[in-house]
Order: sequence, then structure tokens, then C-alpha cells
Amino acid sequence: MSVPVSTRDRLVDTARTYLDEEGIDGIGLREIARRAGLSHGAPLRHFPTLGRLLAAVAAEGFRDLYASVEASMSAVDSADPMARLDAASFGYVRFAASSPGVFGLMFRSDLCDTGDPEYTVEGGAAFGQLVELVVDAQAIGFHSDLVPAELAGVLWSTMHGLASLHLHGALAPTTGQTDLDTLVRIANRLAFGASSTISKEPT
Amino acid sequence: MSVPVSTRDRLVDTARTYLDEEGIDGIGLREIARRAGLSHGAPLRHFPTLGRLLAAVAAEGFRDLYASVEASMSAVDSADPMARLDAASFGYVRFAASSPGVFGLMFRSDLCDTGDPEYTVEGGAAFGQLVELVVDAQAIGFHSDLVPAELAGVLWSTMHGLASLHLHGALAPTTGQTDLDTLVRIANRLAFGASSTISKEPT
DNA sequence: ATTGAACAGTTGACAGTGTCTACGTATTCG
DNA sequence: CGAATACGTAGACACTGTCAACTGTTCAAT
Repeated sequence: MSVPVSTRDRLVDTARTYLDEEGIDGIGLREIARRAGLSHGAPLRHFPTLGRLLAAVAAEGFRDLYASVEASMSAVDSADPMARLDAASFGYVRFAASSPGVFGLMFRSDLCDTGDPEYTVEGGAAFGQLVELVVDAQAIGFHSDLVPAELAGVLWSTMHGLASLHLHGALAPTTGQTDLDTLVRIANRLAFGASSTISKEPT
Repeated sequence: MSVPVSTRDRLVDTARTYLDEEGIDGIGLREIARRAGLSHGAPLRHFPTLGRLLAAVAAEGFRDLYASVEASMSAVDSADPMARLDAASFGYVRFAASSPGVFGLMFRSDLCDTGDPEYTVEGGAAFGQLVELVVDAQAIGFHSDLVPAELAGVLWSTMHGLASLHLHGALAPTTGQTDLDTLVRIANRLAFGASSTISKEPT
């Protein structure tokens, strides 16, 4: 399942590896083809455009994000919605920190073809995961008067902003040596007064 | 002061206009030169590279962001730190919504040369503005145990995430027809229980 | 007044990009 | 077995950022 078999899968995997190693900057159709040992026009036999190839990479990223959140939550009491929400936050930023290239790509609509169905589906699934958590939290009284999707959008935005600004390097010079987990802990304390028991756990 | 006099200023202004009208997608050295009525190599007489030109545009964006936050705060009681913090939030996202092209550019380190001194200074000034607000809020008991820059980083991230995801179009399909101001109001309620009196005001 | 240097702008080149088309080859299916 | 279809290659086209050479203009110093 992990080792790519088809050329199509190998292209996606090559792009992913490039993002992990080199970042998002020099990525391109010809570079991916080069690294996959193919001629410069070969990728267009599998994807109509670079944007669709990158959308496939981003879709895989959304699946990994989903899995990262799920993994973080598995460490806490599954019957405690607030603890799960707290854990989910760390899962989000930890995915961004461990896969900065892919994370950066996922929200670059000039690179990804956001009209790609797979992209839309996987992105929606990741957000849906959060909405479910929010619904559970509202059931035990956490801002139960708010529209779930709106509350989820705000919580998502906070983690997304933290991850984005951190990767952009905007937080480092201004907040000093503060690591990302500390900022997440602060954010969760503001949002729902979380004790963030998970914050000391390893990945 | 507003009408550009030097060619250098006209280039920055042309780039800004392009971003407003066409978005960030097709921007480039030759396109800017074309719109400014110059040959394709002319901009390099005033900026060593495209990244420096765009950094100058972004720096101007940070000044506009600062001004937008300042303008929003002028509508509330200057002696009420929490009201000012609340107002500042709206100033932030309203700048992003009214200048999406420039806002998108400001945090694109692959396009802007973030080593540009002007970029660094103006970006730092905008963040410093927020830190001051946070310090004032902490003086009246708002999470006064936290490091000001860290707390400011979290609040900044929330607004930045809201604005980014909104412009990316990620919030629209999932949260329905919700406008940005509503989400900011929710975010501020989570962060500091703000009543958001400014939220009904016009720009 | 003349020289010379700095400045500003043009032009052409170079390497790189995404995408298209034409061309082979190989596999698969009727 | 023949034909069609998928896959990969190679070349071309228009485009990009950047560099080097060239032209004209301005302006200060001799």
C-alpha cells in the first residue's frame, strides 16, 4: 500500500518527497519528471495539468492530516470531548510541522487545482472530522448556541493561522524561542480553558 | 503623497493595482513593466530582483494593515483595552478582505524577499502594534500571567487564519453563507468574551 | 565649456518553465 | 491476427526572471 506501483502513484510520491526535502519553492512538472526518471512530458499522460497532480498530492496530505488528528486523539479519553478537541489541535499543528511542504501546498490555490474532486472530498472530510468533534463538545455545553460549522471554522482558523505563521517564520522572531506546542496550549486555554494534558506527550 | 512621482514608486503602485484587479496569480516582472509602460528590463534598474519589488509592495501593505487596525480602533473607547482588542480584530480581517491580493502577497515568502529591511521593519511594526494592545489588556487582568508576545502571537494567528482560509475559499463551502465578521465575532467571544459592539459598524 | 561618471531605459540573449503536438512502442482486446 | 488504446519520448511554442551590452540624459568637477 505504501510502495507506489503505478507510474501515476510514483509521480505523486515523487512530488511528496520533493516537498519534504526541498520545500515548495522549486517544484514543477519537469522537476518531478526528472526525479521520477521520466521525460519532461510524461506526467501529462497521467495528469491533465500540473495543478491536478499537485491537487492529488494535496488530497493525500488531507488524508495524512486526518490521520494525524486521529492519532493525537487516540492518546486521550475518548469519552471526553474537550480533551479530544484539545488533542486534535496538536494533531493539526504537528502534521503541519512534520510535513511543512505538503501543508503549504494544500492551501495554495494557485498551485493546486482546487476544482479537483479528490481534493474537495478529502479537504471536506478533514473539516468534517472537526465538526463532529465540535458537535460532541457542544453536547456537553461548549458554546452550544453557536452553529457547529461556524464554531469549527473558528477553531480551525486558529490552528491554521498558528501553523501558517510558524512555517512562514513570522512567529519565531517576534515571540522568541517559543515552540509551537506552547502557542497551541495558549490558544486552547483561550478557547476552552484546556489543561492540555497531551501537550507533553511525544508524537 | 498619493500620486507616485518617481518611476520606482510607480512600479510599486502598478504592482499594487495589479494585485487589486487581477489577484496574485499572474504577477511578474514583465507584466508590471508592461502595465507601467516600460520595457521588460526597466524594473531591474530600481529593484535588484522581483522579490525585492514585491517586498516593497508588501511593506506598503503592512503600513496599510497598521492603518486599518488603527482606524477600526478609533471608533471605540480608547480607555477600554478589551474593546480596542476587539476592534483591532475587525481591522485586521477587513484589511485582508478589502485588499486580498496584497494580503496574500505579504505572507508569501517565495514571492517576497523577506530579507528586505523595509519588509522586516513594517511587518514588525504591525505586530508591535498588537503587542501593545495585549500589554494594555493584561494590565487590566486579561491573562496577565502569559508572555505578551506569545499571547499576541496566538490572537494574531486566529485572525490571520480566518482571513487566510476565507480568502482561500475554504470557509465558504463548509460554513455556508457566513460572513467574515460573524466568524470574527465568534472568535473574539471565545478568546475574551467580547460583545463586539464594533461589529455592526460600517467600515 | 568640456569632460566624465553615474543614472535610467531599451534591447537581445540565456536558461528555465508548462503545455501542446507528433511520433514510437507495447499491451491488450475484439 | 489486426486494431485500438495507453504510455513514454522529443521537439516546439510562448512565457518567465535575470544578465550584459548599448544608448541617451543629467550633473558635477575640472
